[in-house]
Amino acid sequence: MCGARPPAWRRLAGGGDEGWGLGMRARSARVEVVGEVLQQIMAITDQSLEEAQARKHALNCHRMKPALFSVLCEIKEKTVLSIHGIQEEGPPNAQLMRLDNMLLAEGVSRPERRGRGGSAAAANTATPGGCPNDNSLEHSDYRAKLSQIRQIYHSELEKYEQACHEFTTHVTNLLREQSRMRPVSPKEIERMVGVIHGKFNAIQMQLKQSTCEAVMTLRSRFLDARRKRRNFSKQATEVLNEYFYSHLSNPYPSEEAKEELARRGGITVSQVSNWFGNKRIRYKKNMGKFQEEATIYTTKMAVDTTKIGGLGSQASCPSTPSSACPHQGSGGKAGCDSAAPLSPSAGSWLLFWVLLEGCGGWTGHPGPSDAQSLSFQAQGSWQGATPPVSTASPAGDPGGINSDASN
DNA sequence: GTCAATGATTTGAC
DNA sequence: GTCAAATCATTGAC
Repeated sequence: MCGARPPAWRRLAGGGDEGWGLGMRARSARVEVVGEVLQQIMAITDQSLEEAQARKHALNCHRMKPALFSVLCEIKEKTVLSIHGIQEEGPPNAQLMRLDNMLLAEGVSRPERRGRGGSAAAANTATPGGCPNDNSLEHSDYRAKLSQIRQIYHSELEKYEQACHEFTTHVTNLLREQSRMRPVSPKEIERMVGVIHGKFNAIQMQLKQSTCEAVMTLRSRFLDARRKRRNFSKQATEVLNEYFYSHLSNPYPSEEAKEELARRGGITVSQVSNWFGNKRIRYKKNMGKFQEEATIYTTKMAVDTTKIGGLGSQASCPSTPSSACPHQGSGGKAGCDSAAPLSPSAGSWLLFWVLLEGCGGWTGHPGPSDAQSLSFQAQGSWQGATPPVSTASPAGDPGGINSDASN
């Protein structure tokens, strides 16, 4: 009536162009044939390989095969259309990208390098204080554990990739083989490979997630260890204090000075910076408390001075340590006493003024006495002043660690 | 256990 | 980037 071709399954079952009205006898004979073919297909899995191959060959040569194939094609077409939408791949996984970036940043994704690798460099920036040997132990421990994590990660990753490759090859071959029996387009194979890769990627993501967690745990443990404070050695404290009190007018060591102090104290430059930051703020907050310490160090330095020749050796700049020194500019960079890190003259003059107790302070102004004479400098010079000398040594200060010539 | 000292970290200004 | 200031966290003396 409508003239449309009946569906393939109906044609196969006897409902061809000649109509659905054939005799029951002919129809039932064809149904039997179809049933037989289907039975043979279903029975393939129960057979031995040789037997199955033979059966398969027989099926391929079967006269009904083209018709059956066309039925399968039609069903497949409908099925694929209905499931096509849900198998579309989403956008690149943001979480996976984050994990990749993190693993790269932590040096896990990269192949391991000998010597001071990325993790070592990272660890190197945070050196616990006071005990270099312990530091290196902690660092090597950290590096060893990170290396372990890296090895496990790469080994597992390799396994997954290999398994993925093997499985993909297997499924591709299988689908190609099946394409002789059922409609399997290259695009379908491609999509199936994509699905397999997607599944393995999910597994890989789990692996990456676990690795990230392991690194984070290790890192936090390392950072916790770093936060454990150790007091500096006596030598380090002395070196720092000597510099501080001999440069009290301008306690901002240059980079070179910091490096030298770090070297002499057996600590890091960062620790020197921390120490000076703490010292400045604490000194300023409680100058009275530090007066005794200041006296001790200035006395010590004065003694050292006399040992190496006394005040006379410093006569090249007979000035007060601070602005009274004619050589000292406002930045305190050019002038006398530029060569010695812990200048004898600085110590001497500091002692001199401490002993004088408030004879006007280092700036020459009438000022407070005692501890306040020291604090004056802090209030007058440190605050609001240019953080003076930490960046570059002046041309007049080529040799020493001290770029602060104000002392 | 308490507490002062002190090294390290964080925050915000420059 | 450095710095001051506040704060955290640990050490060590008591």
